[in-house]
Amino acid sequence: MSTILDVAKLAGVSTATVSRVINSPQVVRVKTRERVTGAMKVCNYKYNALARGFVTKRSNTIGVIIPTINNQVFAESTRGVQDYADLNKIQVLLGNTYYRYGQEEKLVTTFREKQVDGLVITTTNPRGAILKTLVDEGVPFVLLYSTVKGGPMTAVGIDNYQGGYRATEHLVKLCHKRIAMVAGNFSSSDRSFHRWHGYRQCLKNNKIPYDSELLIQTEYSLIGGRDSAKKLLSLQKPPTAFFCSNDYLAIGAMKGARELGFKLPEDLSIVGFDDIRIASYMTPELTTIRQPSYEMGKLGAELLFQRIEHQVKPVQLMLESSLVVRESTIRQPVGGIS
Amino acid sequence: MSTILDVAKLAGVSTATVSRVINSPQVVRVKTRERVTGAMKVCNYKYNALARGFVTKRSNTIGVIIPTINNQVFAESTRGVQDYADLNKIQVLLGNTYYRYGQEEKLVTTFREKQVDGLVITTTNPRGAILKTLVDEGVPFVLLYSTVKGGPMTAVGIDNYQGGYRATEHLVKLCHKRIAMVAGNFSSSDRSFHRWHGYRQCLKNNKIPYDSELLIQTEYSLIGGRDSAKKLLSLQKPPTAFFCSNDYLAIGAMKGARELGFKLPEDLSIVGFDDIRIASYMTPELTTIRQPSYEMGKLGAELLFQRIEHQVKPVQLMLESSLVVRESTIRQPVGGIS
DNA sequence: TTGTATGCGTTATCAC
DNA sequence: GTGATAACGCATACAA
Repeated sequence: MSTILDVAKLAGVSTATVSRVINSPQVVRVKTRERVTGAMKVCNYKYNALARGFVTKRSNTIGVIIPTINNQVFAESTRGVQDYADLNKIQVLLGNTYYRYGQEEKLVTTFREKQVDGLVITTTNPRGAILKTLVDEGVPFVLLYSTVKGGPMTAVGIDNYQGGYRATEHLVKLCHKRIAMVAGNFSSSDRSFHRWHGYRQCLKNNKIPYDSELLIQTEYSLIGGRDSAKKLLSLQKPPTAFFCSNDYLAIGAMKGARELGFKLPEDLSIVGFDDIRIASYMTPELTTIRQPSYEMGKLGAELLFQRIEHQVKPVQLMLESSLVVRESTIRQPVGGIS
Repeated sequence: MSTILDVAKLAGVSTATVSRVINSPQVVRVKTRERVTGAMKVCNYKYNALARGFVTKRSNTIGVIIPTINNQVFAESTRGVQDYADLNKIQVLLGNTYYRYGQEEKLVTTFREKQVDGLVITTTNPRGAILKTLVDEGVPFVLLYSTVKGGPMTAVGIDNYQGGYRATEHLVKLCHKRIAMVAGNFSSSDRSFHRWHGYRQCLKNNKIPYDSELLIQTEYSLIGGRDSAKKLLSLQKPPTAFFCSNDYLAIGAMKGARELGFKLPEDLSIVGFDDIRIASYMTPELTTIRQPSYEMGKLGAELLFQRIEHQVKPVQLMLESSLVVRESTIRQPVGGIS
């Protein structure tokens, strides 16, 4: 592998000049520039970005940490980050935490050792020590799908409480009285917890008694949704509606319900969360709370880059989420099962 | 940011010793080791992996190039690579080509400049100049979802021809005569092309005349599937079955068919390709060709690491794919529409 | 077991 | 416009 030194010798110039034709070609005379580029071709010279980063203290790399690439939602936000990064000639190091805090910590450490210029994190615990350390040590980072308001961290998210509230309200307006919630484990992320708060408050505001039997916490997966649905529907007084804290749970619940002989949406209304692309391709098409994942990633990257370039102060941005009414929710017939 | 020099001074040892406690602690006396680790804490020393990579010529980073993270299949194989890499303390740089060859080239260049130890590529064109250059210049890489047999590249894939054949054969056995294929654009990747070959050969072997009207090439997306289905079903003599070259296309096609008033699976049988997780959660559950994406990624990473460590010779591995019969395909009633 | 010295490929600072 | 050279943080060959 040849270096700028080889090129310099061949072109009969100094390494400084070679470096210049790479980084600011305008400042070098056309004649020399051509000699240098010619020499680069002859040497089959390959630029070493690592060496550059080493001296400039800029790796032009950012780290992206998500629970799992396996969830379309995180794939989308990651794509948003990637696209924005690509535009700015920045590369992305990606890691999955699988909702394990220890793994999150490990990734942060490794990425920092790799001298990333910044981090985009979808955290499992916004109040943990990891982020605090990052703040203290001045490492640029932004949170995605964040629940934090105020404070020293830059973050973008949606109002999960509101999302949960709206989902539930939709069901209430449809005359459902027994509304269950299939939630991702509160310990996995507090997004689920906030959605549950919205759910609960909505019930309260509508004078529907809260029944703790109707809350299930489960792993965020299709299977989790399916199994939870079966449990819920096997209750003495089964619910007539589900609010699932993500679409996978909802889609799993659909299957679970069907396996128990429930007709959808006649016997059970379901609302999901996220509006993953496939939601509108289910039968019945899934009613859900849409959150703009791709945009969130893109915006997060933008905020991070601002934070890296200039020392802007932390902001917390709330993106709009919205209820998308489709076919999986219908009016509860008066005198129905419940 | 403190360096090993700071630590060395504080601990009253040389930088070499500090380096030793980091890389091979056993060789340094317990007493000194403790002094050093103590000093590291005091300094809040952070290891600089970039500097290390710079001298060892090993970045402990690999580049993964996929068409799009947005496709569950590529997300899965990427996850396989990541998991295996993580076990080996290697980080992953990820990039999307969006099926554009130019972007693939750009990513390869950038990743090489970043001094990746190797590349895992799901290519758009196995016969292009990019891979040839990589071979010529001795850059370790492995192909995923590969269609190449023999030659100088290490690759893992499935038999796409066989997959296409089996999918079609299943439909033929179900007495379908007019079988359409909804294919991803042949120009996007030759996987789709190979599947079409299987499809075509199967028709031939079963003495079903090939009708070019029944082939649609489209973008690999839900929308692409939906629109193609509508076109196909609006034909004078519409097909009674679809073979879709991936599951998104199949799921899209389901929706398209329904929008035209077709009942599934009674009026139309559909078989997909990939067996993405959600396939068995569709109604009707999707019959499809399963390919082991996660395993492919994991195996690919393993092969790559072997290639990096020892100079093993190139191999092309074929993983088993299989037909998963579910509900979306049924026997074509004798005297049906076609 | 520990220290000294050198080098990795590039950029940046000063000269010229 | 261009060149000489120090510096970046670490690993390693060699010496002690």
